[in-house]
Amino acid sequence: MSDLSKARLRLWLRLLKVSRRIEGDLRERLREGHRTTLPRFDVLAALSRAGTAMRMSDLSGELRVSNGNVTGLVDRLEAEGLVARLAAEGDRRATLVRLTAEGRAHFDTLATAHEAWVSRALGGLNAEDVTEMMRLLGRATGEGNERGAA
Amino acid sequence: MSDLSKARLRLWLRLLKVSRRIEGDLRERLREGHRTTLPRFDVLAALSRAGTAMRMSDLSGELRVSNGNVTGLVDRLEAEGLVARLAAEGDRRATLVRLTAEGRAHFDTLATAHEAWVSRALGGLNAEDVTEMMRLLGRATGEGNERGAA
DNA sequence: GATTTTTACTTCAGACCTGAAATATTTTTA
DNA sequence: TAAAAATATTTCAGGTCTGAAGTAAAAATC
Repeated sequence: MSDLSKARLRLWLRLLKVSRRIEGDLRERLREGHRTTLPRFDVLAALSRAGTAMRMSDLSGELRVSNGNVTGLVDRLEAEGLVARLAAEGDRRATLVRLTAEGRAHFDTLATAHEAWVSRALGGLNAEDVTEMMRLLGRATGEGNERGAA
Repeated sequence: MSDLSKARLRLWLRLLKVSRRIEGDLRERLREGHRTTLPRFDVLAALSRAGTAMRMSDLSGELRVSNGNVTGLVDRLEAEGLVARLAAEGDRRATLVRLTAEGRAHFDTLATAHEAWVSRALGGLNAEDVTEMMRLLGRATGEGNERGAA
């Protein structure tokens, strides 16, 4: 294996360590301060970003989790009254999910705190660092790595 | 919220998306090609890196997962014959975990493939990019972000 | 040295997550 | 249009993960 390959592996391990640390921090704050969980928050955030009702499969794609998982998450959020399922016009296979008024209010509270937590977790990066890292992350998995076999 | 705060939040979302994509890719390859899972691989990798037997709590800290989780993972790996538990000299509370010969051979096979997969997933980054990103990640969560309240 | 506190691990309930199989519906194809 | 293929979702088994509670042993304190 090349030196570059080994360097990329070390980078991956560091990336994983950083993201696990931040995820753990967010999870703890959501639990302690708001009696909720990160996956639930992620669903609400996706719905809020979309600004409209989403299909189950759109949620699944956006959050990069399986369909079965979304079913369970939406079940729980629905039981909590934060989201509602509704029929999709013209396609009886699909189900739409939207925020309830309560869900929207709940999310707005969380979102403010969440942004502050994340900003603090990445507090070592100034505006220039952030720009540079966005560029590198975009490049990391962009085009040009499709050739070759598994 | 400041622009910097919002930029950091966008960075976090992109970071998460990239790492989830790579994790999903690795998980699928481990399952399809080697009938195993990423958490199991992670445990073997930690033991291999350490080069010696590790305590359960060391594994837990290294992998950033809970103690209870490590108990279950080691249970399963032990049942597969890939790791073994042994008593810790001089401390009857602790349990050491080590790779078996079979576990080491299994891991060596996986590790080669794993390095290639990761390198390919980060194929858009050259040596200079990797160095720069390592630096930024180190800075992101390093010192200097401990002040202020929750 | 006895009591208290801390440490190491396991167990447990409950949530999360995956991939495969099942169900229902829509679209495509013959 | 009937059959086949594709799509959207749910259900399921099994693994992963957390935090809290429980057990046992070691260390600190009195």
